[in-house]
Order: sequence, then C-alpha cells, then structure tokens
Amino acid sequence: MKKRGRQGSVTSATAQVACAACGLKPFCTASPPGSANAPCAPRRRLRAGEVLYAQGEPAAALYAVRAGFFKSCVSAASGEPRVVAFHLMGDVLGLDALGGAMHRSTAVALGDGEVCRLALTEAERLMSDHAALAAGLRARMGAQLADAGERMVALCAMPASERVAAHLLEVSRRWAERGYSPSEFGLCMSRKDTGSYLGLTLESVSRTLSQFAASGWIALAGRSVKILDRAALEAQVAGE
Amino acid sequence: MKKRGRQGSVTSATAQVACAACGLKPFCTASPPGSANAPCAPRRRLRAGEVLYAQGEPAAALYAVRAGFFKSCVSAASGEPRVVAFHLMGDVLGLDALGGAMHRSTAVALGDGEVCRLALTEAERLMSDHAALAAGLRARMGAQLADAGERMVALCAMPASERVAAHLLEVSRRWAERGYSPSEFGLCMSRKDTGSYLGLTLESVSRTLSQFAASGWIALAGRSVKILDRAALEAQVAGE
DNA sequence: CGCGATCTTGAACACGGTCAACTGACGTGG
DNA sequence: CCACGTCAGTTGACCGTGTTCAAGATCGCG
Repeated sequence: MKKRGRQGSVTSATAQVACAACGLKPFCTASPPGSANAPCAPRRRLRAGEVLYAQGEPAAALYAVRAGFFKSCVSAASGEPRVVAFHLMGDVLGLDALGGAMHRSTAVALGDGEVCRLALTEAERLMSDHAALAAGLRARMGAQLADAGERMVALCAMPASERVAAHLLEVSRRWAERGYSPSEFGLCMSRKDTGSYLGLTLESVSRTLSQFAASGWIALAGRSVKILDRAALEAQVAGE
Repeated sequence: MKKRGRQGSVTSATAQVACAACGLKPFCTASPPGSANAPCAPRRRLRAGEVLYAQGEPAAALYAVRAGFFKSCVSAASGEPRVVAFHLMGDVLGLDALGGAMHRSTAVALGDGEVCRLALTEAERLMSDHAALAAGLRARMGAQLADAGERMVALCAMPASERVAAHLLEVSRRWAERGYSPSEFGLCMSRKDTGSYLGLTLESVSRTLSQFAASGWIALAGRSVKILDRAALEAQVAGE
C-alpha cells in the first residue's frame, strides 16, 4: 500500500505549489501578527486510507490539503457510506462542521497525503480581528454551497454515461487549475468510490469507462486517464 | 392563480410568528444600533410564480422568508431547471451568492409570499462590526452545507418510495418546527416540482403517493396531506 | 359549458442494478 | 520460487424499477 507505480508521478512533487493556491493561506499569513512569513500551522501526514476526522467526532479544526487526495463520506442511517466530495491540494476540509460542534462527514486520505491544521478557536479569533478573513471564508462557503446545488442536479437525474463524462471533465478541470495537464491525469480513486460519488455501482462506472475507451474518447490504464476527444465528452454531458 | 382554496389555511396567517424564528433576526435587531425594536428592513410581497432573484443576476441582498413558500432552482446547461431546495418562512435565501457576485440559483414564490431584504453591503458592514453575527451566519451556512451533503446521499441512491417518504417527513418536520401540525399540512408544491426535487418524474411521485394512500399510510387530497401512519413512513425511509 | 392545467392511471420499454465468473497485480507463506 | 489468497477491475446475462408514451380524470376558471 506504499508504492503506487504509475499514479505516483501525479501525486508526488506537489508540495511546493500547495501554499500558493491554498484555501487557508490568508489565515496562514495573518496568523502570527508579527512574523508574516511564518510557515503554516501544524501539519499532519496521513497514510493511504487513514481518516483525518470522522463523522460525529467533535470538530476542532479546519484542514487544508497540502498534498495527496482525500474524500469526504457521510454514512446515512442503515446504509453504506457515500462519497460526497473529493479534495485536491489547496482545498479546505471541515467547513461543514462550522455550525455545529461535530463533524458531519468523514474525511479519508485516498493516498499518502499531508494537511495543514487550523484550530477552530484560532480561526474564530483571527476572523473577529480581521473582517476580511471572515468574508473570504464566507465566499468559499458560498461557492461550495452553490457547487453542491449544481452537483445535485448533475448527478441525480443524468444517465450513467453523462455522469461519468461530467466527472472526468471535473477532475480534469481541477488538475488543470493546479497547473497539471488537463488531458492526462490520475483519477486517484477506486471505481467503488467513483460509483459512490456518482450514485452508480462500480460495475456501471467500469462499463461506461470501457465504452468511452472503445469509442476512442479516452485512453485508460487503471486509474490514469488520457482524454483524447474532449468535445465528445462535453457533448455527452450536454446529453448528446 | 390567486386563490388556493384548501391550501390557504396553512399558508395564511403566518406573518406574526415569522420574526421569532427568522434566520436574519440577529441582523434585524442589530441593524439600527440605537433603536433595537425597529422592524425588519424593506419587505417585498410576491405573487405566486414571481421570481425573487434569477440565476446569473448580480447578487445584492439576502432574503428571509416572512410568509409563503419558495423554491430554489438551478438550470444546468441544456436541460430543464431542477429544484434544489424548498424554503418556508424563517429560512434565508441567497447564501449561495455570498462568494461570487451573481446568484447561482433562481428563487421563485410557490404561492403569494413576503420576504425581508437585507442588502449585502449592510450585511457585510454589520458583520465586521459584530463578530457574533458573522459567526452565526457561518454556522447557518455550515449547517446548510452539511444538509446538502446528506440530501445528496439520501436522494441520489434511494428507490422512489423511500425518496417520497423522506420528503413527506421532511416537510412535516419543517412545518412542525414552525408550530404547525406535523400530521396534517400542505405540500404547497406541484407534483412536477416535487419530482424535480427528488430526481423523479411527476408520474412516479403521483404513483408513489397514491400507493401510500392505498396502503393507509397517508390520506391525500390534492396538495394537502394527512399522515396516518408515521411509523410506516419512517420504516420506508430506512428501507423497510 | 368547455377549455387548460394538474393530477392520475395504465402498458411497454430501456437503463442500470444484481449476481456471477474471470482476469491481473500484489503480497504472503509454504 | 511458485502456490495461494486478496483485492481491484472487467465483462456478461438476467431482471426489477422507473421512465416514456398515452389516455383519462379532476379541478378551477373564462
């Protein structure tokens, strides 16, 4: 569970860019009011499969992904846990706990990864001092809220092929935002997780991906994907 | 489109309790720093079907529902608009626009209604003065974020009967929270809207409701529902 | 009274889930 | 070193659920 061969090229060597686009950067630089160049707060390394926080746990901090790939799950009463989001470096985890006292989802590392931790007490203190920080976090939450709404639409009432195509393009976009190739990247997640996220079974995901490959839209080798015909995927999302 | 007969009994005579449980109340009472009992900011009455704000419009305010019933829709590229949320009085609309400059959903009145308006500039000003207001709004957004995640799970991968049962119980709970009967209430929305919200066709919704009625779980007359066997519905949600 | 919107009900079909067999990669232990 | 178990992924056949298409029912309103 330590070597990941082909996929390694994508998830390694990522640490140095993380801070530039990090969601918690404003907090980080404002943190010690005197020394502006102090590094980010305590970091934590996680092995593949390790949980960062679990649903129901008291919430004590926000986390920014420095390296690696994470998923957020919620387990409904009586039922398999479902994946509700994936997180790449720069993303902020734990926002859904801001209101209540507990985490309402479980965050798990999909590969070896590292996060920066910002204690909630510290976050609250900083925000009451610097209104701009509070506004920034609100903006991030608002965007996440809007995204969630749009994802509901996208995922709940689209045929399997459109969901998978949409997911491929979303992952592509998010890698591109971070400076990686938009056409050749690693999915970093199992077919099972993908299915859970998209509301499909792993068989349907596998079948659909194979079919895309057979049509020449993509080339796939395990979890690494190469987009050959982006226009076809976009047409698929729009419903042919 | 002005009279709604049977349903009127539920949606009328609601104004007087709205302020007590209103999501914007803290802003409202903090608004004029001197006169604490000043009423809520400008109000706006809407007729059934009227849009409060539309997707893509520049966002200028938050709104609290004073009376009536609203829906939030997002229209995906090339596709019917989909309902992503329903709002009863006390709920806050427009939070998804806090980050960006535009509304990312469309809010429509399902019956005649009234909202209180809080300009974003005013909201920002109040929050930078009163950190507690900012924290309160963050809490509300965090909760909404967590709810969205859980709803994704609930709605995307449950059979039709479970979705409809869950929806009935949710509407019941929300009426009850506001002091109305949890067992006899109005749905206030068309079958089409319900289906859009649940990711089903209106036929499936209608069929499922009829089946619940035939089983004796509920009695239904158009859009008004009487819950006869709550335990059966709850069992349905849990998957029998 | 008849028109339109909303809702109900029925029948046939297709999509995706379930079950099952098979493959290949990886790690362990005989 | 190879046999073995495990785990992720692929592929096939069957079947149930919900969609689609279509007809009819009900209600409000001109």
